[in-house]
Amino acid sequence: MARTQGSHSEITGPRVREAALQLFAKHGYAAVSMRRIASEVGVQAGALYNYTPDKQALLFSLLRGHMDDLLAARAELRDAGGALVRLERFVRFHIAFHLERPEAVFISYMELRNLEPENFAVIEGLRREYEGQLEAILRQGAAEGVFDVSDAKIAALAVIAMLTGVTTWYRSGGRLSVPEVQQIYWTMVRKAVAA
Amino acid sequence: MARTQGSHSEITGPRVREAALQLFAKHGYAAVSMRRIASEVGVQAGALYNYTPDKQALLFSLLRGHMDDLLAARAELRDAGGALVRLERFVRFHIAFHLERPEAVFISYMELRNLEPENFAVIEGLRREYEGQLEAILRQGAAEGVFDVSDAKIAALAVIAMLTGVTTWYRSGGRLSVPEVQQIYWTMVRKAVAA
DNA sequence: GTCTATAAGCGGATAGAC
DNA sequence: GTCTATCCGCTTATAGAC
Repeated sequence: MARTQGSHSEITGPRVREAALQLFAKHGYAAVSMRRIASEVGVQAGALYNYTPDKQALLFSLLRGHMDDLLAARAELRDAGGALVRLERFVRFHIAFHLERPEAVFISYMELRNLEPENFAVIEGLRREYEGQLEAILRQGAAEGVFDVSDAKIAALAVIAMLTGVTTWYRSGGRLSVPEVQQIYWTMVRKAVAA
Repeated sequence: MARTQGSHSEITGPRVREAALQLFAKHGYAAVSMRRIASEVGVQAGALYNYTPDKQALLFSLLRGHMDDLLAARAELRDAGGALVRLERFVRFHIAFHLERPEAVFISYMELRNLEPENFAVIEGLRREYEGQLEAILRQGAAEGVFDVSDAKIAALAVIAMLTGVTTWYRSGGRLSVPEVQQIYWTMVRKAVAA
């Protein structure tokens, strides 16, 4: 059967999300218009509203998806053993995961303030859940006597800030490979929390 | 002599900058209108243009001022001696300086993408200058044999990311004082780069 | 130095045709 | 599912009165 006139693609939804991700990362949520996203996708602005009720829901969906992906990927990781190996796994995972999706990482941090309060609370909760996992590893290590951290919560935030910072300078095809970056950061983290 | 009707204040200029700083930090440059800044100051939007040629110049001026303050404050610091004491001074300075002006720190990082290319290049240059100072300290320490960093540039970026991260969680009047925070971070940094 | 008024255009979102 | 057309409020910036 013939399609209705404008039905050009079954995958417009994902393309809308991808275009929004790239544009929000590059210019910021508030600076990107729905018309611009539509233009990137190759449709008119009105068509976007088949895929999102409004602009805010589009932003929230991107951030929510990113945090869900992060926690799901982390949950798939083997996470048994002593604190030292658990920490090493966490560090290498965090770097690899974040370097694979720099745009999502960027907006998940930069656009938090553009979320409406209820949406913000959801993302914040997921973020704290992730931070809590690292904090638990550090506490285990302190109990085992292999780590020496005066404040596990602060140490967890400090380590995450350091690791996430790679996304600000890393360029694929640059001087360092991902495994090299992982090694450099793992060495620094290991020493920083060592007993 | 009587003033002309609307001349209510000699300090409107600084108040415009302060209002813009607070609002840009809270909502983002693109999300804040000139009308909103004017409303915060208590004038009409048109009056703002006595103090800035346009909105972009206002943003650039705030970022430029912050980076100039940072480099000037750092230049006033005694900076002689061995790499270990120089690094300790850098770490304590960085934390204290950044915790004193969280809004300026925030926008200096978040609003870079909203700078026009020439303005961006200026701020980026100042930022690199600051990073270069830490890198030089790390190189000195490596030469002295007191530090072991495989890549001084990466290590400098990692340390700065970790230190600047304090602004995302620190709240004045909270559980930890600034000196306590400085001590915790200095301990981690010292160990992370130690030979 | 500040005001009011206005220009000229872009913003998110919707209605209804196809 | 997409289009065109449109509502209407808000945007930056300027002009000219006081």
